[in-house]
Amino acid sequence: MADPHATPVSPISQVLQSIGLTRDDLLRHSDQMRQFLTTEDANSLRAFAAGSSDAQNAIVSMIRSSRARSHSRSVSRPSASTVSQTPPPSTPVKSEPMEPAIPLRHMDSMEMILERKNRQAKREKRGKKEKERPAPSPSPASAGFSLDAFMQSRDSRRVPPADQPEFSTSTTSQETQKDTLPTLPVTPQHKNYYRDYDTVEPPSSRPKKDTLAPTHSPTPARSRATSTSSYAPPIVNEPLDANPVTPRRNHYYKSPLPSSSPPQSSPFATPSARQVINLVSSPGPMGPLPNEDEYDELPYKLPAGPYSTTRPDLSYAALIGQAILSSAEHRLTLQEIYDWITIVYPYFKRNETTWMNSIRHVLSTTVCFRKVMRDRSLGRTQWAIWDCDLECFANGNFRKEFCAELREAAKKAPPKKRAVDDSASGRKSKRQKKAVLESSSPAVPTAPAPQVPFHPSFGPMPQFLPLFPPLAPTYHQSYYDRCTQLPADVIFPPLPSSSNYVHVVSTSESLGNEASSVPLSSAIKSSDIPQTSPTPQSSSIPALTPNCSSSSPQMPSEDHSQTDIHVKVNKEPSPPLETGLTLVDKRGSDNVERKQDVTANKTPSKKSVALPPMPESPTLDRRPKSKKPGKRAPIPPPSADGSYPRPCTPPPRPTTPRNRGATQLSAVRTPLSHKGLHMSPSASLVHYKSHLDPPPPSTFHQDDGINPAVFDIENVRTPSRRRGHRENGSTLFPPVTPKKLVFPAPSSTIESPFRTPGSRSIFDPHDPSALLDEEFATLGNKVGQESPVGLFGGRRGLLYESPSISSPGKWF
DNA sequence: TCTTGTTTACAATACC
DNA sequence: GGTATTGTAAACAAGA
Repeated sequence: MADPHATPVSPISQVLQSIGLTRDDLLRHSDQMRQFLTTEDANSLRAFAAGSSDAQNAIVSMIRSSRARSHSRSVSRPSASTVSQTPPPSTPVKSEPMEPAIPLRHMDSMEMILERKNRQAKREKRGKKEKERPAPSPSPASAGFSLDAFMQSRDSRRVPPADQPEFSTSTTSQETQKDTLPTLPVTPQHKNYYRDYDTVEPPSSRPKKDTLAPTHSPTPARSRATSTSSYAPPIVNEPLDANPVTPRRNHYYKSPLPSSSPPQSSPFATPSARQVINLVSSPGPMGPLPNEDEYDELPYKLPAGPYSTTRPDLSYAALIGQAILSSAEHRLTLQEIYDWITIVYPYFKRNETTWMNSIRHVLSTTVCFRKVMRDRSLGRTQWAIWDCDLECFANGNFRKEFCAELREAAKKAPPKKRAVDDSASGRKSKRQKKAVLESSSPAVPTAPAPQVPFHPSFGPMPQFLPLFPPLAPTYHQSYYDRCTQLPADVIFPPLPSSSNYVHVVSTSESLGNEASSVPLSSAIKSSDIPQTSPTPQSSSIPALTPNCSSSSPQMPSEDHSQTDIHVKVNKEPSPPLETGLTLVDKRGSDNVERKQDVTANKTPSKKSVALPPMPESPTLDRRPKSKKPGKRAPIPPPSADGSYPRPCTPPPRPTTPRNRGATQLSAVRTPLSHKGLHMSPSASLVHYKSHLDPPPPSTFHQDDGINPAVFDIENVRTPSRRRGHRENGSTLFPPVTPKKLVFPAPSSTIESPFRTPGSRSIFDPHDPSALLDEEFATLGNKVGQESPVGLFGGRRGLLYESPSISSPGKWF
């Protein structure tokens, strides 16, 4: 123990020695740096840096050494705190600064180092603050805001140039200008492009602003890049522009919003707290970007490379897609999306309302972005991209043509004009074109260079979609997740011949009337249908319906949509599951599979199914009405935590094409509009109201009394979540762990690979078979217990027709 | 009051 | 010119 050098101990001293510096020197440098930070005078820093290359080297080496040893953040932390805050000279502060170690990225300049230091310090402080402060857990947002807002308000007024200068200096480029501007004259108008103003931003209140300044919020990464056009190469950190301006420092309030995603402790999450340093001046909720280390913590991954401050050529949808796909689970909260965008594309600043509004607008209107409701306690709703829609976001771009729904629709419906082609050659916005031209470089395609790294999907997209190995892995995948991640096929394996039918029959009893009505149809009802099948009408629904009910079909539908994509992949994963099952068929034709599985049913495969009859139903448009009703039917809340897997299966949503592009309708979320629509309007409306507005699930429960989960199933694709939360209202129900159901589950042990053999008792919400069974059962009840086949074959009509007739509620 | 989400409307642009 | 896409602005509602 006794290391003689305990004090100096660390390699630092060694380094210093090697360098020829003394600790005093180091301290001095540190002080200088601090001053710099405090002052944020880039110039000084540079001067400093220039002057003391030695110091830098030393620091760097230190860092490296430290890193090499271990990440030991903790170790340095203590010191770090000091640093940030004008550290007491007493402690050799230094050490800490570096410790963060430079990430893989090159920290070329001292600035980078400093930033890191600050970050660390912030973190520490953050932690402290959190502890000290109420730190409202879950819904940080509000908290964050308040604080931020407060600070900002202050800052904004004060904000003096000080901040700006700081940043500005760092930024150098455009950003600086912008940033500075804000304070200027600008009126706070949010409107048009005042991004600059952001800093000031007042009105809106967004917190932002904070002062990161002190710390120079330089977001690490972002700062670097300025490259306008594309996102520069991944890592390059160029100090250059680096100047890093932290692109948004001002904006950094950013994450005041942490609120959104509760689960993660994303740095952002507690942003406000974070910057302890300047609390006084500015709490700076935002906090600098997390270090690489921190990145892990974030719900999303940030692309490496410098971030261009220029406006990306990508559409908002593409940006959103990148953001969402950068998350392991492919879902982020609005806040997180904002954060991601502001970080990766500094061009977008937190304070601005324009782009944020656009983001929201796109989320709401774009089908591919599915809303996932979560328990409030967990946080706000998340926006997800389903596997089936990954193609849409290939290469970081957004091509609606590839939306599962659209594709399906396209299949059924005559290809519209541009539909498919477009994607590739299709129209591009000017920006895109420019981008393309300009940068053959990665701009567009790779544009989101960042993405590339994280998005597995991007690369090979299609195939992998279902798997998502890349991202997900990091996160904990709960059982549920895994299941969900599995290809739709797997998840919803073709009905095991054995189980379903039998089940159906048997279950019918339990189901009872209502159940029948409710469950299936209901399940399908608003939420499901719409959600599940994007193009419900078009393909998905029909397909589904054929089987029995929309619900069941949905599953398939999902497949459908994804079929193309997933198919290949699925096979791999699925095998185990399906052993018995014949997933294969599905792929080939989901429909078919079902048929087979269903065995008896020859129900037309979905495709054939197209059964449009029903879905087509007219109501597509109704959306408008829905307005309130249900806004979008959010997808059932996954386990908010993430347990919720991305629904691979694209629920067939009725893409009711509003007027505009189909793309806009978001299937999932806006159930009302989209969903219900297809079915008979009246019915749908009713149904929605009943379901959406009120707790829909309730009906279900009662119906069978069986599993809530089952009900969810109805919803289609993702089996479970809904039940949980809704029923309980709050409970997210952890889909993950299979519940033991009370009810009898007769026989289908074999059915789902997931479930423990032989025991149906264990309820596996994810178990497709179970779901299907439920549905069938329900159908059976309705139908009269006809064999599934009967349902399909004969029933088809019934199904479709019945909805309205038999029970409006059901369908919608 | 703020955030989030939805919806509508309009304008600009691109494609056919 | 019509249609589609995208972006923007705004109104509104719901929830915290």
